[in-house]
Amino acid sequence: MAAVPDARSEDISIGELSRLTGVHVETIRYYEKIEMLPAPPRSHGGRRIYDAGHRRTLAFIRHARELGFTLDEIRTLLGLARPGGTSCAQVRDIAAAHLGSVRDKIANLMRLEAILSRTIAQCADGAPTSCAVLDMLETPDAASVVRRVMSKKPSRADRKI
Amino acid sequence: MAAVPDARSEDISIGELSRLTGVHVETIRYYEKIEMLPAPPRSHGGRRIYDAGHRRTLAFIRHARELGFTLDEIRTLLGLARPGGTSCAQVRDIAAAHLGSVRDKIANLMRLEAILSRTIAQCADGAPTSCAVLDMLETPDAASVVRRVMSKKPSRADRKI
DNA sequence: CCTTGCTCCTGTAGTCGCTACAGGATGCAA
DNA sequence: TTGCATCCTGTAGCGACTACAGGAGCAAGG
Repeated sequence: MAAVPDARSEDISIGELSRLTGVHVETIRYYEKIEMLPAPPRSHGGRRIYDAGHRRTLAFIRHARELGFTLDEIRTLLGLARPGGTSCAQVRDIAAAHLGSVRDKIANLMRLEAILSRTIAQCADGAPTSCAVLDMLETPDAASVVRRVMSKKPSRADRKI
Repeated sequence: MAAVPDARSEDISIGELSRLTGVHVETIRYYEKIEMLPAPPRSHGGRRIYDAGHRRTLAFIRHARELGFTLDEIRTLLGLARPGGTSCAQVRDIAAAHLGSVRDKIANLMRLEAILSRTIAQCADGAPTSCAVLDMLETPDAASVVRRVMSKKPSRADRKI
């Protein structure tokens, strides 16, 4: 018996788990409170003792968070990831819905990017009487701003910013 | 007395102001509480009475929010927009910093988009033994996922999604 | 044995920008 | 007068954490 079954070589403290996964200690405790991560057994002194299973789950959560999935989506994904967790199709649906929202966000941000960069470029062109940024914010209707700004020919300064 | 000086034709209730600017009533009151919008005078019965100045300020705030500026940035912009509010350069700096963060977000989201769309496409290709999405989430290191996924040749399914 | 210093514990409150009530008062028309 | 829309204040909730306060556990050095 080189290894007694109960002597688990992979016992991890919360600090080690944090270092191993890159998830803050407070966040790990938060995940336990909202039941994202199962509550681990405790040591004699009341400290949490994690194992390789917890580590895998937390790494999964972290990767999904990095990809922008919500904690609710991840909860569902974790259920589907368990052996016997039904179909790949459901997982794909969640991922596809998320991909859709990522694409929406990109589209919105690119509209903002266009408005901001063109307006700032006008500033750089240096109309001395008024500030192009403030002018844009003061115009009565944002949709008209988009139209007006988008129809303007790009100036030299556009490429610099 | 067709028009007594004090009978201001532009007095607006909070509901009208909401309709005119597209900002929810609760949000207007919230802006007052956090001192984004000056507290207006009140009617005999305690109701808020706004004027064209409030309307302009609130429209400014709304446009800036639509462009993704934080309320703190907008507070600063409002200070700079007031007559004698120093220089256009400061306004441009705030806008440029914001533009930078918008571009960072776009870059991040486009990385996510690439990972998600390629992984989902692998799923659609139909490896029957395991789910490509779950596999990706379970791999130990997200950075390696990015590398692995990005170096994969796009399959036919990539173009469909 | 005692101190030092690190890690850990619980619990609460703060972040951002709202949103959603509860429980009441006001104001106007039929 | 009744009914209804609108308004008021105040508080709590959202998502996903983050930042304390105030204490306890634990190993090493003196």
